[in-house]
Amino acid sequence: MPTQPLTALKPRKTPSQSRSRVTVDAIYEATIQVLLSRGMAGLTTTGVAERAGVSVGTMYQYFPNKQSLVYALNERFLTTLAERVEATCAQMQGRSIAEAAEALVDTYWAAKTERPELTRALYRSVAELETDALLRAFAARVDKATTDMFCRASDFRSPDAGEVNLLLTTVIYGSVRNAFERGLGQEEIAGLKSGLKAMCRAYLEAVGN
Amino acid sequence: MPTQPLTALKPRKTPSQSRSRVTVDAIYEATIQVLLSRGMAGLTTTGVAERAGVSVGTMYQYFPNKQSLVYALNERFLTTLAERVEATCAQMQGRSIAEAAEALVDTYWAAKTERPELTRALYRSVAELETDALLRAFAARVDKATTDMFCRASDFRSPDAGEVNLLLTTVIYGSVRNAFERGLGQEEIAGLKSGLKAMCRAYLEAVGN
Amino acid sequence: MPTQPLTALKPRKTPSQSRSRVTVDAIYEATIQVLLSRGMAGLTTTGVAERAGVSVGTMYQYFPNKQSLVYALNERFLTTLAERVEATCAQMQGRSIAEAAEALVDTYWAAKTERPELTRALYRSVAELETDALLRAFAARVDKATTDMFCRASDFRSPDAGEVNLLLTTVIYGSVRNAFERGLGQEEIAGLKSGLKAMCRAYLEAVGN
Amino acid sequence: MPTQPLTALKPRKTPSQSRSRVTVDAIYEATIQVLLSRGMAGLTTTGVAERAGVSVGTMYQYFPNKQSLVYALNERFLTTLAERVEATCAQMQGRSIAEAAEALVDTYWAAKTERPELTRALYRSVAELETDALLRAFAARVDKATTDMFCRASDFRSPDAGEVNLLLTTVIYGSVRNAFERGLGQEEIAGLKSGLKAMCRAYLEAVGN
DNA sequence: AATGAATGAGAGTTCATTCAT
DNA sequence: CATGAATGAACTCTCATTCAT
Repeated sequence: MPTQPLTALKPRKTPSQSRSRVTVDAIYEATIQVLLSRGMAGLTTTGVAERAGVSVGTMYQYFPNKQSLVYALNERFLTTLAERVEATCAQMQGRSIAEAAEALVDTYWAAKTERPELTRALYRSVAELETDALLRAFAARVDKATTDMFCRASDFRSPDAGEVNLLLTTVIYGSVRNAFERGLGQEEIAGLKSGLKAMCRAYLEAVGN
Repeated sequence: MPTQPLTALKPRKTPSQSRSRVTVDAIYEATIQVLLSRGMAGLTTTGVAERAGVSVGTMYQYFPNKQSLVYALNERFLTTLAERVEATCAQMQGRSIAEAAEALVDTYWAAKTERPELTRALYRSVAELETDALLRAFAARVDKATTDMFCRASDFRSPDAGEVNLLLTTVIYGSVRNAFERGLGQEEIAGLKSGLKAMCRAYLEAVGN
Repeated sequence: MPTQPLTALKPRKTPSQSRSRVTVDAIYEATIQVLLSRGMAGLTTTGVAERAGVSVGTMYQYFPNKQSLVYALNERFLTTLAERVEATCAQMQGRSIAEAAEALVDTYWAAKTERPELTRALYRSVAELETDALLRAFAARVDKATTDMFCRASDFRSPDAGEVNLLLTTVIYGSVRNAFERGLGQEEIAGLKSGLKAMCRAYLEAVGN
Repeated sequence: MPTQPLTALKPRKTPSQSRSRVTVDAIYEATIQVLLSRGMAGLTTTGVAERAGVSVGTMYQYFPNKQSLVYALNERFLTTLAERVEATCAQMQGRSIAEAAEALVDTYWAAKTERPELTRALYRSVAELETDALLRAFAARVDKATTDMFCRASDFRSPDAGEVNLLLTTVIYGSVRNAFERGLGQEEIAGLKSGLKAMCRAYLEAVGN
């Protein structure tokens, strides 16, 4: 898989005029629609343009290639997610680690659950993209926020904040994803979520926090 | 995403003759090679046939279409994985839940780590396939085994084995996948694995097992 | 190749105002720049407009279509070339045919060599254009001048001036072009030029001039 | 203009089977037809395939891209031309330089005039191709043959055969091309040809051959 | 008069699949 | 049975040209 230069995935022009803004938003939304209705394999440039009500040419003025469409979607989604996590982290400053962890579970879960179909589609879309860099950047950003939160927790005394952070975030993010992949009902989801929190709590108590 | 009839993904004939067996195996291996070297997008039928040293026509004798190649790969991999998990479950009969959980972590982790690149490739390949049914079948099979194991654990007293099982397996499988997605070093992986075990243990103790 | 009406290749308006003149000149120059840097295939209307620092719309005010850009370039170049040849012809009135021929070699060669890259680019551009009419007009104009010059040469006694003219000009123009197509060094070029002159002289002497 | 690797212009497979041979020949001929009827700009891959009576896919099995079609045409033509020149050179061994030069004029002229429209089309096609290498190779090959011929001429005494060769070939090849570009009648062509020969003869006599 | 966003026909190219040999 | 040449629908992307602002 040849690695593409990142620039090739970035939108071509930042829409400053209002007309452009509308166009770009329409394309974003159309990409989501097509992704949901026809899946990643059925996502064609003409299909997206048609759904967006613009010509292919117009679309290509804002997105240099097909990949950039999905890339932009992921970028948007991840940015929002990161902001939410950061907000939670800021809010949880000085609380106990357990409380912080539980809040993280809630925030992450909520963000992913808001548009479950989109979440699922994006999870899948990632597989075909050169999104490694994007994901890594996102992970770094979020890790920084959560590590900070854990460090400044009222009861923090672990020698290595990074280790705690890695464990908790891996378990939380991974569990959320896996929960998504099983087709679970409301009740099961609720049980899973509280179970996950309980696990985090129990672990932190056990290691002395 | 139009759902395809499952039969279209199954190999066309079960190779009984030894020559066929060799051919099919070559195709399997070639699919893996191409998947690893060129990624899912670079996986072409002619490419696989070439690598396998057979003609496209011959390949189509055994695999009805392109998807079936990757489908078969996943099926093989998941079957092996299921067998391993079942073996572990059988072996852990009568031990404590915590021990069982830890053994599950070890088995699952080991299976996924054996050919990390292939694991990664298959994780990704799933996104583009109609593998939901396959995955569900795998999940059901494995869940049965683990639930059984937990039920018959020496210290089992939870009213709902399914709930415990869902939580533990979701956390374990999810964490492993997430660990895979971060590019971690040996040391971090080791820490993560023992941390995951500790979490399971702590949780089980906390809920009275 | 459908023949286009010649009018479609002419600049739309003769720029009388000074601002327009500047704009048109900028476009001319930009066309050259792009032609040299990206070749005929890389010559796009937006590319030229950008380089010229004007909008596509403005460009289309002065040039009705893409072809007209290159057409105009050729026209300019050929006009200048014709003027130079005419000047030489005027200057050589009354001299011997051999001297006239040599002067023609010098003038033509110098004109083509002044901006060799541009010459090369224009030679190539012609292939893709409906420039036959333009070239014919140029040829007629120049032939008239040179035929005149030969007719009025001090030692002219050939029965058919047109024939002599056709031979000499064909050989001269053709040789210059061919010399351009081989990638020759300074020394070879000098040798070629003096050789060409010698040929003309020898021929004229041999036929009695 | 980025230089392309030469390999990209070479036919993909050498047709060994007779069916393939027919196909490839049909494509060659179709390329010529389209080139003549619609010009270089009107040469499309689908157009050629259609004219050849094959599918685009088939065409792409033998020619890796559009350029390679025209490239192959030029290659064929130039090879034939080179062979003819070489044959003439072999035949003219030991004759006088003047006779050799005249024979060269005849051969070259005849080869170019055989299919005048094709010659014209190929002259033009060259402009848009990365044929520099091809042309250089052809020039080197032909120059070698003609230089040899001149060296071994019965009356050869010039100190530098290369110089004589360069002059004569440049004048001959250039004149032929220029003659092609003017739309000349039979009579003028005949006059031009004999004039060109006379020039060569006169020159050689003048310099002592 | 100038702008440049929008257009969309149409280009080149790929590749899963078939079927005559 | 095996082969691999042939197919052609479908895809991505370009760019000359227009016209509302």
